[in-house]
Amino acid sequence: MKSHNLKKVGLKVTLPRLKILEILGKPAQRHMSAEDVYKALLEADEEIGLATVYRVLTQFETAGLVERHNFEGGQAVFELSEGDHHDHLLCVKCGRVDEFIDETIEKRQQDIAEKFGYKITDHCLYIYGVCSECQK
Amino acid sequence: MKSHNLKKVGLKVTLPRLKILEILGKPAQRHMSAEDVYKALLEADEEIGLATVYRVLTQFETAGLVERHNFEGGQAVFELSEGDHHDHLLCVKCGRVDEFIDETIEKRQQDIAEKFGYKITDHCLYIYGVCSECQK
DNA sequence: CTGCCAAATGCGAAAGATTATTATTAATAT
DNA sequence: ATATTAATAATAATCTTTCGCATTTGGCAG
Ligand SMILES: [Mn+2]
Ligand SMILES: [Mn+2]
Ligand SMILES: [Zn+2]
Ligand SMILES: [Zn+2]
Repeated sequence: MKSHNLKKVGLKVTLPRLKILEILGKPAQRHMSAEDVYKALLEADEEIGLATVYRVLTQFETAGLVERHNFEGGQAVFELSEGDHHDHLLCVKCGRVDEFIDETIEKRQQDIAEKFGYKITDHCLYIYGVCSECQK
Repeated sequence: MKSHNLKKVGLKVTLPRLKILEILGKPAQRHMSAEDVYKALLEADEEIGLATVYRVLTQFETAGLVERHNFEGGQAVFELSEGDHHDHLLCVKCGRVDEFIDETIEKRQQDIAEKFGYKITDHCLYIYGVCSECQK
């Protein structure tokens, strides 16, 4: 994710935005709350306000650079968009997140929306459960 | 939904709880936020505090009497459980909510969870879109 | 039926998450 | 380099949800 992506969507290339993109780009924790991002910035000795993090994340969402998820737990969670849509498996014990895509499900959703006369704008499928590690 | 349901789950039969069940039981608006329920109670001239509404809804959820949904929009939304699991179609324009169940999708979810080694506890599929009315 | 006691409620305060305000600063175009 | 305009920082405000505690109430023993 480089600065020209920001320009492309009409956002100025600023240090906070670049740093936030950098944080989100690390595969360590693909799914982060605004608070998570803020803390990661502090770790990296970047003095960026929490309000800026929220503002930037919302702008990124609007621009299609990140996706916002309303997982259980109060806080919204963000991840870098990489073109490919996918859904989520979430461990209720340890917070682990796995990603998957299933064409059969995608197709069925289209059929259902059509049957009800909806024009789909978006969808999300969250499967909550206990991951293999946490079952031991 | 009658009082013996409350007794069955070990909750005292109180006026606030009965009134809240009554509100949720009306098919008018099956999916309501705590605030919605609170306002409906005011309409019905019931002096029940908002904190009580939140408390009771959470207890009902724990007891399995209601389900909590994290739709888009900040507030959690509740609906009376009626045994049958179902998923949701949501109109992003007017807030309309439709319900559906699709066995193919349910089955695929099981398969996916199995493949990833998860033991499913719950899941939710929200399809957002524009309903037929709002497309006109 | 009466009174006891744990449980439930009401109210206000507090906490947690997110957004708004505004003066200051920084990025882009000229 | 300067002007223009958007972005940031800091703080306050808002919105949703939960907590603490004094008071009330439902369920039950006597
Ligand atoms: Mn993801
Ligand atoms: Mn429903
Ligand atoms: Zn786990
Ligand atoms: Zn609609």
